[in-house]
Amino acid sequence: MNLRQLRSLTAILQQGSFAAAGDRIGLSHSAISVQMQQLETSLGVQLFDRGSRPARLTPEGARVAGIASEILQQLETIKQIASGTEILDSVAIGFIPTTVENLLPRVLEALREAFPTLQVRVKSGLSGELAAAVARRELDYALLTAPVVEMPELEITPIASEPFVVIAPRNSAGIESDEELLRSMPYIAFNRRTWVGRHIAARLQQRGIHIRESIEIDSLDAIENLVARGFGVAIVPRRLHAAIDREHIVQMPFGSPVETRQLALVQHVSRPRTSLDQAIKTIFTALPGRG
Amino acid sequence: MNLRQLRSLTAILQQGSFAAAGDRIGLSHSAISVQMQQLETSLGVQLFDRGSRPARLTPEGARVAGIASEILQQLETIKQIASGTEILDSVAIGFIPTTVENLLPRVLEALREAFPTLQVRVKSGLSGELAAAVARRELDYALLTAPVVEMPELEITPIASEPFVVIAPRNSAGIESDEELLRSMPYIAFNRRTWVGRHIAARLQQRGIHIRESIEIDSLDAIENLVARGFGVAIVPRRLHAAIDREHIVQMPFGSPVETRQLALVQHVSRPRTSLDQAIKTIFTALPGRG
DNA sequence: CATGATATTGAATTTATTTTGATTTAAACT
DNA sequence: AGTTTAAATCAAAATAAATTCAATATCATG
Repeated sequence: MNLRQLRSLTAILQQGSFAAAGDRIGLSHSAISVQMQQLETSLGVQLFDRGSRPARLTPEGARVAGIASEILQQLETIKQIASGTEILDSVAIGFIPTTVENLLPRVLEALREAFPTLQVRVKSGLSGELAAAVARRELDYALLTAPVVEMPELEITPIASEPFVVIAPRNSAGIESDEELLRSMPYIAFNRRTWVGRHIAARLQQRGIHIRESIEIDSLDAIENLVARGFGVAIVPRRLHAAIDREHIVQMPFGSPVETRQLALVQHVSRPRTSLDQAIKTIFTALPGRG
Repeated sequence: MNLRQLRSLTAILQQGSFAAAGDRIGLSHSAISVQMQQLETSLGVQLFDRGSRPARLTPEGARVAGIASEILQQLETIKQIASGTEILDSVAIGFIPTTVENLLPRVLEALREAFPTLQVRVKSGLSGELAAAVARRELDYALLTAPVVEMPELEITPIASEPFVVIAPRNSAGIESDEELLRSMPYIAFNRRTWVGRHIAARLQQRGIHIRESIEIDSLDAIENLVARGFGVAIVPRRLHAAIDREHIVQMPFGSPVETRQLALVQHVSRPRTSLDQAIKTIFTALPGRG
């Protein structure tokens, strides 16, 4: 498999025949034919249906051709980087799950306003995974909770600090201390594999609070829902732009001084400093303000 | 520029030196050296800083190397398609702007639940643009309003039908007909370049309703906001999963029978029928039900 | 400033790609 | 049907490219 073959393949996709593709990219018809045979043998799959006179792409062939043209587009990007005339037309951004529901739509909308043609790739995952993906350059940016493993190639911009709150059903109103509240009912835990889950568990242990654990879930929305229905108490970060169901839920700070989690934007140190980069940082740093 | 050069470049990125990269991919040190020189000449840019002994990537070099490794990943995808063991790890989905705020987060969340590692690319644009992108295979799916130009390569699945409603400030309550309501106040128009905007304008003209136009905006949220504050009346699609501000806004159907817009999911006919494809269709077709 | 690791250079060798021209096959036309 | 036209394939020769080898130059470290 090589680039010439892929170039020819996309030319065929666009022009409709081997001959026309050859004319377009300045090769003989047979060169194209040979290339496609080589490609087929190297991949071990039939790319064309030859029982038809302009040979037709098989479904596999069409898909391979589609990816081939994406590759050629990336090649163009490389050339643009080299010539310094780079046009940024896509970004890949990672979000931790707890931010997908509230923060992500705001970011997308703000980006669309500033760069209507921009294509955005979104990946959600735990902070550690996202940080690794940024380091590997699979993602351009990631919004995650701050205490990331030390990685010199990551640049970290703090975005917001979300306090942890103890939430309980309305009928528990009147209880004064967070500790008392936590002991008063079964405890609904957040997935311990996440930073938030571990952090909360550690603090509870440090403070010697033994909770009655009933369930462990990994969705903050689900937790708040259960609390609102009176199933128990929970500790959750008070998320930016997320409205809490004040009708059924009471909340109080967890700990004193109150525990918090830091939301931060990470990017690779070698990211280019373009207007897009500026805009993205502005959008993210403006997030807390709007709420 | 060719694939071997890109392969070597990413090996250097990962291994840290020409020599180590050569060892890793089974080439001599000098082959790597020559390749990188060729790459630099063909691109016309300095990829390495040679004034250092394991030669160091320049910022441009690092970015090119990053894209190179993406290309190699795509090559892997091609091989997987060929061998029939394809692992779908990313999809590109287009959304029209009016669905970004309400439908997109639901889709993302459902996708994450079903495929936690899936990477999603999101593009927003007008229906026509999105349809063209799907036809060009730049997008795998697009959620758009239905009357798309005829394209035989597009497969269209209806998702939902959103009725158009006339909305007005609460204090207009009591007016019986949509026409009367529209004449009673200044009219806030939706961007005429979009299908929705044109459709509404056409129907108004057909029915001989001459409205007092005050402003033209292209955000449905902004329009509803202005109406809630008493600036005028407007015609908008009643969007799936979007709550309307019933405290400040009254609504009534537009036209009789009521005008609607069709939301549809389009995909390329040659998309593979995988479990991911199934899941995506299920997620989209389930959207109306949940509201 | 010596030593070892690292990168470059040029000639020889090996490998790959393209062209040419003859041949086969499918589609279109009469 | 039979003929024409456009497409794709095949095999051999010609061309172009990539890799290795061995020698040389350069940096980094103690």
